Amino acid sequence: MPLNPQAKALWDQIRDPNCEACPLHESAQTVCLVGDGPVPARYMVVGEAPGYREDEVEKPFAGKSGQFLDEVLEQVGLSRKDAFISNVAKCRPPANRTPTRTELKACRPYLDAEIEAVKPELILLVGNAALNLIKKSGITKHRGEVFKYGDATVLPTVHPAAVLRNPNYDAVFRTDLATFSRMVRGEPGATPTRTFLVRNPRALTATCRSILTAPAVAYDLETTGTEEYEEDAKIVTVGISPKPGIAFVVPIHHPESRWKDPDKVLRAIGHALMFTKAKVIAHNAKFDDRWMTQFDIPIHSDFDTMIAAHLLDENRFKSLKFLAQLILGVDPWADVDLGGGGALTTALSKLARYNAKDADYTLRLYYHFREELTSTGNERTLRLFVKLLMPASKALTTIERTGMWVDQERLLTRRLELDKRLATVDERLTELTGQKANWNSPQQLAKILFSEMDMTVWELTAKGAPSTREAVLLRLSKEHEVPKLILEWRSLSKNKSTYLDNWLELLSSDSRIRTHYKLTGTVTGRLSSGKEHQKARGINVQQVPRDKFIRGIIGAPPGWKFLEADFSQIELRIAAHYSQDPTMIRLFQLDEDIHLATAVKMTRKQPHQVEPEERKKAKAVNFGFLFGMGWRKFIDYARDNYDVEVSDIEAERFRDDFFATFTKLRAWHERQRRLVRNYSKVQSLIGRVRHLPDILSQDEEVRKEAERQAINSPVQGLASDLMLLSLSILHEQMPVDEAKIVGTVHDSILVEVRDDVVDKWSKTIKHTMENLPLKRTFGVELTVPIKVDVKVGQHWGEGELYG
DNA sequence: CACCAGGGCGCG
DNA sequence: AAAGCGCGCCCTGGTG
Repeated sequence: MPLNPQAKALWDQIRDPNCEACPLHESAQTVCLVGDGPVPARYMVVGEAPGYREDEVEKPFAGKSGQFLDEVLEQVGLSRKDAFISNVAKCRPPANRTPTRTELKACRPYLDAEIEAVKPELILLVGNAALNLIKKSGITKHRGEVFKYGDATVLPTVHPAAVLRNPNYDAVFRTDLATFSRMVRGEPGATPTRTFLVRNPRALTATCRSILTAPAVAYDLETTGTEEYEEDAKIVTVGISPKPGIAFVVPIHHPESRWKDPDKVLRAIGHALMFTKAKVIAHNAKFDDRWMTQFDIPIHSDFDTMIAAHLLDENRFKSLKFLAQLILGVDPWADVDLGGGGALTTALSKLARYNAKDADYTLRLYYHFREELTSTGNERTLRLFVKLLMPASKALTTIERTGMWVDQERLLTRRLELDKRLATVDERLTELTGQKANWNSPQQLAKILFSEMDMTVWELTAKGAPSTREAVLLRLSKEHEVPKLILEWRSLSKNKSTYLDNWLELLSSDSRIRTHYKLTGTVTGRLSSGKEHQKARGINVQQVPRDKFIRGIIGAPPGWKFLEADFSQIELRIAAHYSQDPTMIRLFQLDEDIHLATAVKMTRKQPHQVEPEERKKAKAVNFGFLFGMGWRKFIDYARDNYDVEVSDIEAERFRDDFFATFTKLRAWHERQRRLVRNYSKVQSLIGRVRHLPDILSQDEEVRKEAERQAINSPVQGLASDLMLLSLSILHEQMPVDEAKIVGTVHDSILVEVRDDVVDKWSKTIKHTMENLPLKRTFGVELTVPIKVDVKVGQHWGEGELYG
C-alpha cells in the first residue's frame, strides 16, 4: 500500500488488482502496482517496472537503485517526498526481463490516469522502457533531450540500476538530475546563445572581421545529409562563434538564403578562417574540415573539442550535446529534426538556432578544455594532444578524402564468381537436407541440424538455443557434409554482402571507396573505421578479409604501386619493453620470430614446414597468454583452431611454459594490477591514460576484467600511437604527386606510390617508422628495436617484401 | 517501413 | 582459482 495518504485514494480509484490485460499479471505478486507520492505533485519520476523489493513491499523504487535515486535527488536539492513516483509497467516482469512494448501498451491507461490525477509540470523518465511514454526507444540517444507529454515537460535519463552496474553512466545520470532539479526550481541553465543571422554584406563583413580579430573562433557546418563528394552535396549554413554566448549563422545554400552568389559568401568566410591568427576550433573537426576542403577551402582546425574530451576521459560520451550539458551546464535540447529532406528543408530560423548553439558551445568547451589541458598534472596529455592527435587528425582528413582504389574488373568478375559458387552450394544443401531454407538463419539451421538430422548439440548460445557457430559446425563436419557446406555458404555470403556488394554500391566515379576513421572510437586510443554516423552506409577497412580473393580487389591504379608498411610484432615488442623481459628482448634483438616458435611447439612441425595460417593462429595464442588468457580457454582454442585435443594438465603446462620462457611477464602483470588498484587508471609510455573505474566494483569478475585491461591498454594504445605518429610525419613529407597515404589498419599504413619513385619511398617510409622521434617529441625511449616490413605490389595483400 | 537485440564473423 | 584485449557490419526475426 502507498505510504502517502493522497496516493491511497488514487490507489483505490484507478488500480485494478484483477487486471489481465497482459501476461505480466501471472508472474507478479502484486498486480497493478500504481505509484506513490503527493497528489497533485509538481513533478513525477517514472521508472520501468516494479522490481523484486517493490513487488514485495508495494512501493515503487524500494530497492538498491531506489536508494541510489533518492541519494542523487537529495544531492541536487530535490526530495523524494515531493515527487510522485511510478513506473510504465505496473506488474513485475519475470526475473531480469524488461516489459515488452505490447505489455507497456496494455499498461498505459493506468499511467495516463495517474498523470491526469497528479498533473505534473515535469516528468523524469528513467530507463529505456520508460521512454515508451513518449513513444521512443534508445535511451543513450534520447537522454538529456526535452520532450512534451500533454502539458508536462519530459526529461529522460538512464536508469539508476544501469549506473550501479556501469559507472560510466554516473556522470550522465547526475548531469540529467541536476538539469531536472534546475527545471523544477524554474532556474535557467548557462547563458543562452545570442544568434545573429547573417543576411547582408555588412553583417558578412562584420562576421569576417570578428573571425580575424578574435583570439579563438569556433565553426560548425550544417550540410546536406550526403557524403561531401557526392554530386548534390551542399553546405547549407555555417555557424561562427568568435565569443562565448554569441554566434553568427551564415546561410549558404539554404533555400531561404538571399545571396546572389552563395559560393562567394562561403569563400569569404572560408578565407577568414584560413588566414586568421585566431585558433580555429571545431567539434569533430575532421568532418567540417573535409567539407570545407571539398569546396576549395583547405583548412585544418587547430583544436578539436571532441578529441580533447576523449583524451581527457576516454570513457565518456563525446557528443556535443552531452558535453555541453555535463561541462557547461546548459539546458537540454533535442537534436534538430531534419525530417526527410535534411537541412535543406528545415526552416532557416530553426536550423540557425541549432547551428548557433553548436558553434557557441564548441567555443565554450574549447576554453574549458584548454584550461584543463594546461593545468598541472596534464602536461603529458597536452603534449599528446598537440604533437600527436591534432596532427594525426589532419593527416586522416586527407586520407579519408583520398580513399582506396578498387580494381573494378576484378570486383565485377569476382562478384559473379561468388554468385556461381553460392548457387552450387545452395543446390547441394537442398539436395542433402531435402528442403529449401535460408542458410543464413541460425534458427532455421538449428532446427534442421539438431531436430531433423539429430546431430550433437555441442554448445548453447547466450539465450540457450543450440549454437551453430563456426567451432561447432567444424566439429560436426567430421561426420556430416551439411555443416561443412554451411560454413562455406557463410563465408561466401559474407564475402559477397559485407564486402563486394557494398564496395560496388559505394564505389565513386573515381573508382575509389572511402571510410571514416574515428580518433575517439576506442578506449585504448586505437582508430575505429566505418560509416560516419548510424544512418549512413560505409565500409570498415579494418576488417577486409586477408583472403587474396577479396583483399586483392583493392590496389593501386595504373602507373602507381600499392605499398603496405607493417610494424612487425609491435605489441610483443612493446610488452618486451614494459616488462624488460630478457628473453623477449634478446629474441627481438636477434630478429627472431616468436609466433613461429609457438607454432612449432603446437604443431610439432619443423619451422620451415609451418604454414602461414598456423603461424597466424600461434599469434593469437601468444597474445592470449600475454594478455591473461586462462588454460581453459586455451583448450577450446586449440580444439577449435588446431583440431588438437589438449588435456587440462597439458594446457596448464603450455601456459606455464609460456611464462617460464618469458620470466618477467608475471612481474609486469603484477605491476599493472597494483597500479590500477592504487590509482584506478594506467598510462602508456607516452602518457595516454586508460581510466578503469571498474577496479572499484563489488563484483570480482568485473575487477579482474579491469586488471586485464590495465595490462592490455598501455600496449595496444602505444602501438596505435606509434602508427599515428608515423602517419602524421609521413603525411607531411609526401608530395601528393609521388605518394599518398590511403589507409591504415592498426599497425600498418597503406600507401600509393608512383611507379618511378617506389624505391625511394619504400626506403623513406621504413626508415621513418623504425626511427620515430620519441625522445624528441615525448622525452622517452623504447629499449627494443622497432621493425617495419614494407611490401610493394599492384594489389593489397599481393606485394613482395621490400629489401 | 523502422528499430532493436542476438548470433555470427571479419580484422588487429 | 580463474581470467585474452580492442573494434564494426550483416543478417534474422520480433515488434510496432
